[in-house]
Amino acid sequence: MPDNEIASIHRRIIEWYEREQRPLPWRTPDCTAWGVLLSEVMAQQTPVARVAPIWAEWLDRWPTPADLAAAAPGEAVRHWGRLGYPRRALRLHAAATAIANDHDNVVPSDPVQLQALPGIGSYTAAAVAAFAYGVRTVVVDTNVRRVEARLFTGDALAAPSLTAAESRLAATVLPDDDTDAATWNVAVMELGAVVCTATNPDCGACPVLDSCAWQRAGAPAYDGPARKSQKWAGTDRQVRGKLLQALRDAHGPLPRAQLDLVWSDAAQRDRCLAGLIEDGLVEPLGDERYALPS
DNA sequence: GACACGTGGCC
DNA sequence: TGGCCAAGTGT
Repeated sequence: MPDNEIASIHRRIIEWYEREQRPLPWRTPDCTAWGVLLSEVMAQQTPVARVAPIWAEWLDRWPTPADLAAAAPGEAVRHWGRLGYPRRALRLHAAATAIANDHDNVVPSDPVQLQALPGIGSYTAAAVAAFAYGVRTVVVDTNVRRVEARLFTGDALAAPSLTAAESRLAATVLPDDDTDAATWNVAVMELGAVVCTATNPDCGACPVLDSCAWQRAGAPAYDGPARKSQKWAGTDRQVRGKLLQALRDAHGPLPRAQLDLVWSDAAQRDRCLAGLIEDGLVEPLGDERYALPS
């Protein structure tokens, strides 16, 4: 693709973003890097609409990493509520502790330092550096992968997991200018989130429709490897969720007999409780009672 | 690279 | 109705 067309795509997507972006609370100028970090971890595999209220509550309760670090990890798990994947709450607590102890309570701006923190992988490290500090870095999430697969490659959807080719492509199309790169990163994600969606994309609202390789190819259906669907009913994940929900809802330790009520299959229940303890999400008190970690 | 890991909304 | 999907990470 010629340089001038790339430049045109940059301009149209950035202008679209300036015009159409959703007013998410962590995008306001006064949002701290800690607020950005919280929002990114909470939004991992979780729709932003469900994140917003929990994010506000957390930031109000724990305005800086040191505030969260001073709380019991179980409090983080409790206030995680029903966001899902509660290990994220535990890792956020551990990350806050590391930031408070090793980084003078300041969220790092270096993606390498960020990625060394618990629960922060390659995507989140790049996102925090880019969104909180304006660092020119390649941010690649599921939205970016889908938008770029369609726009530049002509595929209906990205591969099931991030490929080296996708990372290279994302790096290649990142604007050179720091300010443009910063806006581009958030703008492509936003385009994927609200227009170039996985199912039923709103192509009529797309600012780069006439540059879209997928559109030019006649919008063919996805023909890559099948994505395997996640089972839920009856799985350990459901049981773990029920056990943890019981402990969140009880505002103190729970006797074993109480936990036994949440699932009838004793063997599966025991295995899941042991797993939660192993993961540090539940603490056995040694007297047949269990609690969120202190 | 495959797999485990929560939860709820949507069509 | 139920499969699909949502700002992924760690093992």
